[in-house]
Amino acid sequence: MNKEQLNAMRHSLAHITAQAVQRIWSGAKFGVGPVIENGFYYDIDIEEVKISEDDFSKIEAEMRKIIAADYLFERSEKSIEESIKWADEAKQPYKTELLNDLRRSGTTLAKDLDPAEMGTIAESGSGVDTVSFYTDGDFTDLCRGPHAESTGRVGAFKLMRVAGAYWRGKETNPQMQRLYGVAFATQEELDAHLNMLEEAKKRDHRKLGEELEMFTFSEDVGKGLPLLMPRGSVIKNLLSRYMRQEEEMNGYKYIDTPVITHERLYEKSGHAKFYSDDMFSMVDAEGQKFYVSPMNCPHHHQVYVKLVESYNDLPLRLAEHAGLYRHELSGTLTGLIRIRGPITQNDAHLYVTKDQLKNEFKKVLELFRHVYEVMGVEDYWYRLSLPDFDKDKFEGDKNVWQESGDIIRQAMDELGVKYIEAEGEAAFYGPKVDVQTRNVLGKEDSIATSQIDVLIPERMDLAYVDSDGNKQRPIIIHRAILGSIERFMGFLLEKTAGWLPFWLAPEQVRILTINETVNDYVDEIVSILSDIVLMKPLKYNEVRFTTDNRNESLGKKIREATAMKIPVQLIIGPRDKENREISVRTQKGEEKISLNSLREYLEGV
RNA sequence: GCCGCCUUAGCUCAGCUGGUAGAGCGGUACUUUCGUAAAGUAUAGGUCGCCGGUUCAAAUCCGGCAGGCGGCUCCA
Repeated sequence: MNKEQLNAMRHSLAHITAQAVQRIWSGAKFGVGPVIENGFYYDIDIEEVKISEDDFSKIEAEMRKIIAADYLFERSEKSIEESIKWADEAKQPYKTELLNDLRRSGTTLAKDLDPAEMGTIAESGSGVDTVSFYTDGDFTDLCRGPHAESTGRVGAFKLMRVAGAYWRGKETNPQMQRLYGVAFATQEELDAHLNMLEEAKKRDHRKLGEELEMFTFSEDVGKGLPLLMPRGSVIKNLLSRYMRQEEEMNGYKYIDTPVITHERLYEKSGHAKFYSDDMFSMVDAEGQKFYVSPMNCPHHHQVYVKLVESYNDLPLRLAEHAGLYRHELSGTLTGLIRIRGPITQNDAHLYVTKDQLKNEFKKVLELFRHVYEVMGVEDYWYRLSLPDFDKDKFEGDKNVWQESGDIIRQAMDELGVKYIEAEGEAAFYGPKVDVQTRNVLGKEDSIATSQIDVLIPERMDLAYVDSDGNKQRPIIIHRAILGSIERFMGFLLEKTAGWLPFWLAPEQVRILTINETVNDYVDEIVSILSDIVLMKPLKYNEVRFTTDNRNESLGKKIREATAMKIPVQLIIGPRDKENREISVRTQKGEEKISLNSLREYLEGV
């Protein structure tokens, strides 16, 4: 079965879902029912009725009846006038709305419609004259098609969940009930998909984070405000130290700036205007208003002003690991992936001349590549976001936007990196490059970003004197490689299923004793481990280890150490002591090493 | 923020149509000194998320709040 056939099948199932719902609740009003990754949904509005997951068996049973009846999907056409009449008579106001948009503009895509016109009545228009309908048995729906031949040919499906969704994605519109289903050509493929979802649940970073004692939440502290426990704090610290090490080797200077900031600064930077809903704020006892910093770009610009006089001072690369706070909508918070704070951006701003831009941007991309290689991030690509010059509102000089977009493109081409372009996704101050990857569920996710800022230097009056003695504006490259360190931790946990690389494991080594007779030998091992300093990839890193000499069986000690995903377990019994050996247990298996080779062994893990 | 679902011991969960709380794991004590994923016995843990209502009686029914989960980008 090819992609088109699969989509037709999934779309047919969307119709069948609506048909079943209509048989059960005759007053149901329908929105749209498109194909999505792995399945379909249908937006439904039933007055007085809230569909719950308990209703799924009933709906699915009705769907099976429709499938068993094997109705043909029959296409027909109507003029737009007739169609609107049909929708009115059928009491399908959402369809009427769609038809009006089709008549006026020839599309129903929200992004292509003028928001002021969308959904309004159109007496005439330059859109379409006729539209198509599909009928299967007792159900007819406005639809572009195509469909499966008949309702009997729709493969294997399962209704998954029902969720609220605003009509056409707008918060001011009524909220509909969106019924989600997954569908595949065969039962085997469906089962494989459901199985994959089960497996993904096991590596959910929220679950792993609690199990591995890395972080937790407290309702008294507040939602979206994680508490890193000792093990989580170790990881955060290591990631932060590692990035600082790499960046300092690449000429970055670290600075530290305050968590709260007077509103003046954010007014100058434009954040107060564009970003105020996302900022926490407070008023002090003297009536002055402060924001809790959601980003430290403006602060860095303040430092720039103090450090830069002439082109000889450029490029200037300022970096910081500050704890930032952002007021994300409460419903969007998830684990460490989306938090309110502290968000430790692995942030840096590079102030460059126009001549330096391309080369500096290439160095940024090379640093990305190096860091991801060390972190074991493999499947990623870049997404170049430019404004849609025809439609988007963007501030500043169009030529500068275009020019800097071209320079980014050249830099990526010259390095041969993989990227796609996306119009209309740019930040308000310049074009940007996002690093995209897939999460365990196969969904696309942004892990980091690099933006060019063509607007702020003007607005914040950042300047330098060039070799001819003229005042010039610098260009700013704003970049984060790990994104936020908290978020990256979550990403790594899911990617590795909790088995972090050795250098990042909060507890790298655990000594498990068999009985008390080996205590003196264990002391010897402990003193050796205490002296070992590992050098890769983070320099001067002491070995993090503990000893489990409790009065428990070896089996239990192994079980617990493995549950905590301790990468290296050293098992010490009388025989090891006698031979001056160590039994090493890792995910790969068991082996014996001599006491003398312990340091060498750990350097190689 | 909005919609739906969920919240019982440290953890995982049971508790039917209201009669006032249970298991396994974990914890603790004692016994056991043990070679690659759970030793044995005993024992202590809970204002059933919080606040209010209905009732002779609420973990259970109703309302509000808080927290968690899924979604709100995919467009006839």
